Amino acid sequence: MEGRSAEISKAAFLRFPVYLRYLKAEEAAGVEYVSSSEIAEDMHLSAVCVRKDLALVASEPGKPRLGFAVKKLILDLERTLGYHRKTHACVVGAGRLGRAFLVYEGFEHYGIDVVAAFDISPAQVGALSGKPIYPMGRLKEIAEREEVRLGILTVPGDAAQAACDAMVEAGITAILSFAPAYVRVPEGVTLRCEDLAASLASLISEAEENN
Amino acid sequence: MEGRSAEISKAAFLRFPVYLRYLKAEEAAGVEYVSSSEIAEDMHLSAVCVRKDLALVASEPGKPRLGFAVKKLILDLERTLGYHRKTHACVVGAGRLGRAFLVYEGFEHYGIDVVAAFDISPAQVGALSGKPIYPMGRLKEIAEREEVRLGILTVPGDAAQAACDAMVEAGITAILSFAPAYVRVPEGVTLRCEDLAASLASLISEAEENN
DNA sequence: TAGAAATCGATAAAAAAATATCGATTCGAG
DNA sequence: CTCGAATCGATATTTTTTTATCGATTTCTA
Repeated sequence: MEGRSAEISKAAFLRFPVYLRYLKAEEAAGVEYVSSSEIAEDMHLSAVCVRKDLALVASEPGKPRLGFAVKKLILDLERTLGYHRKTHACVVGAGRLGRAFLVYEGFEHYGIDVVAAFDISPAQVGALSGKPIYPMGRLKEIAEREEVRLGILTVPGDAAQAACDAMVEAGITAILSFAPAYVRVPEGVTLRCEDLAASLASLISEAEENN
Repeated sequence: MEGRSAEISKAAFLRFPVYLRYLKAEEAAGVEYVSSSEIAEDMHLSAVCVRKDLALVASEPGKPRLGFAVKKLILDLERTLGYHRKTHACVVGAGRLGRAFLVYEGFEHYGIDVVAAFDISPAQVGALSGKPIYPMGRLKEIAEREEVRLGILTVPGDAAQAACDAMVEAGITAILSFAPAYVRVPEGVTLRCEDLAASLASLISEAEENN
């Protein structure tokens, strides 16, 4: 809670990355100013909602008749979202999904540096695109040395809790889990579970309502 | 909107998969009954919220002093979430992430069958664990033949819009995009964007507040 | 067998979020 | 240079979602 304005709603915070992506597309298209009503129409939101959201992040007010300066707004959003801050991350579980995360280059713009992966199977140990894959036994040692605070959990469901415990033990305080299992973490550790299959299934439900 | 009770809040719907996962863990542990207060404590929710959520899906009321029957509740949740319905899906973009989706076996329990992947590069064409990878040119033909209605978009950002257009053209009506780009879809097509990097970044922000 | 403890479910209140309304401002056309 | 059109931002209202309260019910224990 060291934030700036300290009153950004949770729902709005979730919309910020979407605005950011939209604005970058506009910037790439050479647009200099964009109005809240344009954004609202493109993103299927209400214009009032957009204005309210942007008021939370914009460092300077929008100009009547013109709207907001795209470049400036992008910087403001990135600042609000904390993309300037550098964080070291690691992947636990070097299966297909884990390896995809390990070599994905898109994290840099978000201040995230995936420094290594870990796997329980010796067969996976080695490196990929210059990123090392270590045995699980070295997790604590390397996570502490590299000051890794973020962990991406991509192990099978039955290995999830044990892997999670090892991450906590290694000093990791934020975990994004893709493991299809319910895991527990102690107080002080932030856990978010992404259930890709459930996400797909809910998307289908949503699509069925839209027809 | 052919739903049963027609008044399930959006926020509650998002919690359902989490309940389901929790309940399956309890079931695996041999628990027969679970109370809303137990669930609430484990999941860091309020007991009232849990009761209200469960009232939306449970086919029979909870028993005082005992709680809800775990097995029954699991079935109710799966029914509400539509996991019985079978849907064919395809992956567009057979990079590392796309191939991970193609061979992932966890979709079956959710009624999703990933039948094929497509890629613009001939080098990727072939098969993986018995799942075929076709050139993009065959998307429409195969999607129509296999009645594919769900598409998983895992191409680089600059290829996203074109790939998305091809999917729409092929009759796909629900798209889950992992491409780091803003894409537009016509009316009638449901699009959900998962920004993994942004998700990670927001997790970091959340973790920083928790300390 | 009877009482106590703990849960459920319904109604009510509070909080949060989205939406509507409206005057003030300012750019651009005539 | 002036007028008009369109946007912003602030206040107010509605809607949605979460939390609180309380009597009724039922299992477990003594």
